[in-house]
Amino acid sequence: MSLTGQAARALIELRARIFTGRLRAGDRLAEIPLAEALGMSRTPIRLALSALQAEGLAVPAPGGGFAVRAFTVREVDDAVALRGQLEGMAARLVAEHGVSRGLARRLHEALDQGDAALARGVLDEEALDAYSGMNTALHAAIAEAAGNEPLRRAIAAVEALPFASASALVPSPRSAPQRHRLLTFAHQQHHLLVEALEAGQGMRAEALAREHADNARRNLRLILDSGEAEGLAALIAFKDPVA
Amino acid sequence: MSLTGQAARALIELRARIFTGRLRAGDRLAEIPLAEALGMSRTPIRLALSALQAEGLAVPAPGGGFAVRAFTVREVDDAVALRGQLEGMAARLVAEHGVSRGLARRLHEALDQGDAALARGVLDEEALDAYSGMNTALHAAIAEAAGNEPLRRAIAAVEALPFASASALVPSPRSAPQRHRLLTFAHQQHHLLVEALEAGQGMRAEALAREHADNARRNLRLILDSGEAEGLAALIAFKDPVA
DNA sequence: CTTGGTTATGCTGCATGCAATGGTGGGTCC
DNA sequence: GGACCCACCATTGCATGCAGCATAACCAAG
Repeated sequence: MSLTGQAARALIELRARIFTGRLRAGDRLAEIPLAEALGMSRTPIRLALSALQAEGLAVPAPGGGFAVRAFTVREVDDAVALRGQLEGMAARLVAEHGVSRGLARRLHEALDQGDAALARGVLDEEALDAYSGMNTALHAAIAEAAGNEPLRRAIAAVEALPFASASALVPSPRSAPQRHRLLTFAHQQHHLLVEALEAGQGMRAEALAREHADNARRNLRLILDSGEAEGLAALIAFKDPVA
Repeated sequence: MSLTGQAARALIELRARIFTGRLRAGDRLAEIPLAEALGMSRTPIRLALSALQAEGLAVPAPGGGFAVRAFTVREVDDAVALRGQLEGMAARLVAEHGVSRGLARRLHEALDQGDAALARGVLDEEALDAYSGMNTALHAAIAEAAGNEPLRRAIAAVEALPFASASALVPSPRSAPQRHRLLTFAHQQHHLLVEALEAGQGMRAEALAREHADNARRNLRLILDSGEAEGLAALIAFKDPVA
């Protein structure tokens, strides 16, 4: 990314349309309609499409041009497992390097916010947003504190994939009580992870981070198996993959 | 990548010029000179530059355009550590899933080729090429056999970075005997890794893959400290990083 | 001699024109 | 009636023109 001007607008808009399902998996990304729809020329569209391919959201179509990539359930699952391995490395590095004073404050603020969001027993829209923001902040803090820039980039890349993000599965679970249970468990893992980080237990921190991601994988399977696929249908190829 | 026609040529040519040092770290990637040099218009150049940025070889320059990215020693070291973590995951998955008959043959072929290349005691140009090819094949076989496509992509991405590739450090060490020693040790690690894979020892395989990458990191430090930086000077910012 | 303003120049980023290629629909032949 | 072939059309990919802008050089004033 990091494009400027019109091309950046195009990229953001295209991402949004793919994530919201307005552009569905397999849809051809024709330049002229997109250019008209976004009120710009074909040139920035082409740049945005190329960037979209680099992000993995588009694939080259036969005969030129691009199409919205279809993700298989398997690929999403694999991407989350990969995220676990990457975040595990980040956690290990943080534990090995030691938790700075500033980082400790960020981590505990996040934990407190999570506790507060979950304290009421049910998650209204507001509490859910709070938890989601806390979750993003916590994971980002660890990824940054690892002090490994290629690692940070790799985590960002996998986070850009649909449903592979750390907070992607938050809003989905079917019933409010179940959702509360799942998030409560996940947040207990957050507590343990921070504990391991501060104790300098690198191996344990890495294992916990992986387990945390595996937990997300289980939740993903739960959602898919329960047929609650709403927005996912736009992106996931349940039959045969395009890419 | 995966661009077609002129843009693909441009991308390949630009990568080559960066890796060979013809384009040095920090050099501005001006469109017009590049278009003239490559005998094409500015349009495919721009696409190639954008792709180059996605690969991490170029960074946006202040005031528009791009420049060749300057890597710090730290970043290269971090990238190799990241590769170790990723290849560790791949090795663990292969061990957990079991080694197929075809994979076992590929692995042992590679091991035999490596043994043969190292058998003569000194590495002439030919033996070095043979070892390098074997090394690439072995690592690629494991990455593919892991059966995790996002992981494979992540490994490919880090391999695209200069000096982070598994076989990047092969040709560099100063003296032929030392080079032979380093490669012999690395290849012993290959043997142990394959042994762990076939025994289904996932944890051991992962640890060995990481150690193998850490070995590459030590070799890298060795080369840098011994001042034998030839081609590296073009890419590594020894003073202050641009990116 | 230094410093501030101004101008000129090169570059980027976007729009549009044009050729080539692939796909589609219709027409014709078997 | 079906299948094959041809022509037309849409779309991509590349080239080029143009405006905006940042940088840099130059001149003038203090």
